[in-house]
Order: sequence, then structure tokens, then C-alpha cells
Amino acid sequence: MGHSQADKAASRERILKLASAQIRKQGLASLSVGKLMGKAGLTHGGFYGHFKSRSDLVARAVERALADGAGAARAAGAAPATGSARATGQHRPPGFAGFVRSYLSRAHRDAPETGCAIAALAGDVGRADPDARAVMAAAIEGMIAGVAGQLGTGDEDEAIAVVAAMIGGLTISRVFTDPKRSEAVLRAVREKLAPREAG
Amino acid sequence: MGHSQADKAASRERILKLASAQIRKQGLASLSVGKLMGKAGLTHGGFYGHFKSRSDLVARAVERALADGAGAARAAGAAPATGSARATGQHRPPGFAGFVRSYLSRAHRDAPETGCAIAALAGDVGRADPDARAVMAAAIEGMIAGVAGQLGTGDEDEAIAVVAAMIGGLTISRVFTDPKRSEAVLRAVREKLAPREAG
DNA sequence: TGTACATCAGTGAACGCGCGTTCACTGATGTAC
DNA sequence: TGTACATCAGTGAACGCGCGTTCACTGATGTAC
Repeated sequence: MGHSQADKAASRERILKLASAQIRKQGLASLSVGKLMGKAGLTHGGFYGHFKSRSDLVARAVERALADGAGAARAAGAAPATGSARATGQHRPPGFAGFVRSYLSRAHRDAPETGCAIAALAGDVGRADPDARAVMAAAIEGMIAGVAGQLGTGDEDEAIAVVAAMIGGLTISRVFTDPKRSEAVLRAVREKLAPREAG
Repeated sequence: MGHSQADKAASRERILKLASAQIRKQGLASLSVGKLMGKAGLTHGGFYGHFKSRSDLVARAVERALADGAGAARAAGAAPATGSARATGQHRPPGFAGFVRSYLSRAHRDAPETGCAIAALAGDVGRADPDARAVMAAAIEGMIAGVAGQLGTGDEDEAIAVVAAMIGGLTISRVFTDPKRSEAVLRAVREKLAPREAG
């Protein structure tokens, strides 16, 4: 909230972080310039020192949310989102089964604001302009590549079907109001993709 | 546009039909009272003779979209959405494989306004109030039951995983801007769920 | 069948509100000397 | 190191706009006689 260049960078970072959480929790349409700036401890007028327009912010927030989500997945032992990251050879302990279980967990279901932006926003972005769609398409390709790498079978169709089931499963688990049925969905997809007996 | 009771019922029907298409195409937030009434050939003031509020309309439109989508699926040879409909014993020719292929088709991907409302709106509804979520949860249960009936294995987990993959696959196919990759997603999920060789 | 009238579907002006955006301004920052 | 000044991050009033909603009104409908 100060006036230095470092303060400005910190403000922009704070705004983006809040926007990234907001759109994952409540959708693209829920993003309000005034409310967002208020949450960041600033007044609305300053917004245009950071972004060209609300629609510019939405584009940046989607990018950020995708990066945040992929980062959280990687931290949870997931497949890295990019080929180059995969090429570092870093092998996370839980592997594919761990990734699937953490992705299809109650914790992930209940915290969309810090979770996978693909699941949270695919519906919204599918109706957005081609630029936003291309950005998310790249993130989906990254997730497919990561899963393909973990599966290690060279079967891309398998990786695609797995990713579709993970995203669809998480999305519909968030619709159910009955906690038992919501969990049944998570458990069913988890078990079909990474059965307990196979570890 | 006349003044008879039949005219009023027809107006309401026209409004709901348009709203059902609108939300499937552009999302819940895109529904505007004024624009909707304009499309229905009426003025905005008359809206409140049909619905209590915009939010009342949204609830009815979600119900209608779910019914429309299930109806379209059934017409395309899909699993009926309800147990009682299934109990009529009507057996549609294409069966499970036909359902999967039509669900994961380019035609369905490109016509969300007449397609499955679960895929089109699960993201939006997952963040909506519990009433709307319960309505869609019931529709998802119907789809799961329908698929379970078609699979005939008595394995509900399998039906759930299949439904998750279908919804996720269609949703992400709508994000891709590259037609080749979008189709690759549809094809991959189709082939994994209903391989060609098994018919 | 024909008239008189209550009902009510639809009209369109008006409202308050929150939105995105602009802009003149303030005062801290950082640079030139 | 200290002063003078240009820069610029953030402020807050003001704007036009589209939104949902209300309401007095119009005129066709449908009913009572």
C-alpha cells in the first residue's frame, strides 16, 4: 500500500492472487474490480495502474489460476505439467495413484479456490474467447502429458480418458449436496483409475 | 403475444425454452431478463407475470435444461434418465455404445444449447445455492442409473466413472481451440469407454 | 346471440443500484545535482 | 550527505450504462346475465 516500485509489484501480486482464488471459487463472472481492490486493501481507481481493463485482468487471472493449480498438484506429488519439468527427472514418491487420490479427495473438492483451475473453470472458459480457451487448452495438454508420463504406457488415449474422468468426477462431486453421494463419486472414480490393490 | 390464457401459457413456454438454451450456451450469469423477454417477442415488464424474480427463473430454467438435455439424450438412443422410464422396457437400438458415441460427438460438442445440461452447467451449478445443486444432483443420479442399466453389470462404480469421463471429456473438448485436438479428446474417451471392436 | 363488465396479459416509463472506467489530485519515492 | 524536483502509486468523486424490479396503464379476453 506504499508508493515504491516494490510496493506496486506487491500490490499487483496481491490482486492477481486474490483474483485467481476468486474465479476458481465463484467463476469468471463473479470477478468485480471494486470488490477485488477492496480485498487487496486498495481503492478501485488504482486498478487501472495495474491492468488495462477488467477483461485484461480476467485473462491474467485465468493464467495465474492455472499455474497455481498446477503448482499445487505438483506439490501434492502430481505429474509435472510440462515436458521440460518432467525432463528434470524428479520422481515424486506417490506417483500416479497418489496424484489421483489427492485430486479426487474431499480436501480438493472443498477448496476449489486453491485447487485445479481446469476443473473449476473449464465450463466457464469453454464459452470464453479463443485466447482464454487456448491458454486453458495448453494447461490441459500439460495435465495429459503429465498423466501419460506417469502411466508410462505411451497410450495417449488412456491419459486423455483418465484426465477426463478426473475433471468430470471432481466437477460432479461439487454438485452433490448429499455428502455421502458426493464422496461415493470421488471414491468410485479413484478406485476405477487407481485401484487400491495395485497401489 | 395475445391476451388469452393459452397465450400466456405459450409465452411462459417460449420464455423457458429460450432460457434453457441460453444458460446451456452461455452460462447462468448470462441470463438477462430484458434480453430474454426481447427474444420472446415481449417487453421486460411482463416478465413478473410469469416468474417471481430472475432467480426464480434461473431455477426453473435449470430444471428445464436438465429435462431438455435428458430428452435429447433419450431421443438419440440414450439410457433413460429415470428408473420408471427404464421400467417401461423400451429398448433403444444403439444401446450403450451408441449413447457414448452420440454424447461424445462433434455435433453434441458444438450444440451445447440443445445438449446435456449437466456437462454445460455442472461448473456453474456447483457454485450455486443448494436447491439448484440438489436438482442437478438428481439429474446426475438419473444419468448414472441409466448408464448402470445399459452396462448391466451391477457395478455402480463403473457407471459413475463412465459418467465422469463422459462429462469431463465433453467439457474439455469444448475448451480446445484446435479442432484436431478437440476431436482427439472426444475420440479417445469414446474409444476407451466403448471400443469399436466391442460394437 | 348480444351486451356490460371484471379480469388480467402485456406495455413502457421510471426507480435505485452496482458495475467498469476516467480523471484531477495527493503525497511518497527516487533521482539529479 | 543534503536539497529540489519529476515521477508515479494510490485516492476518491464522478460518469454513463445495463441491470432487476415496480407500477399505472391499455386493451383483449372471457364470463354473467
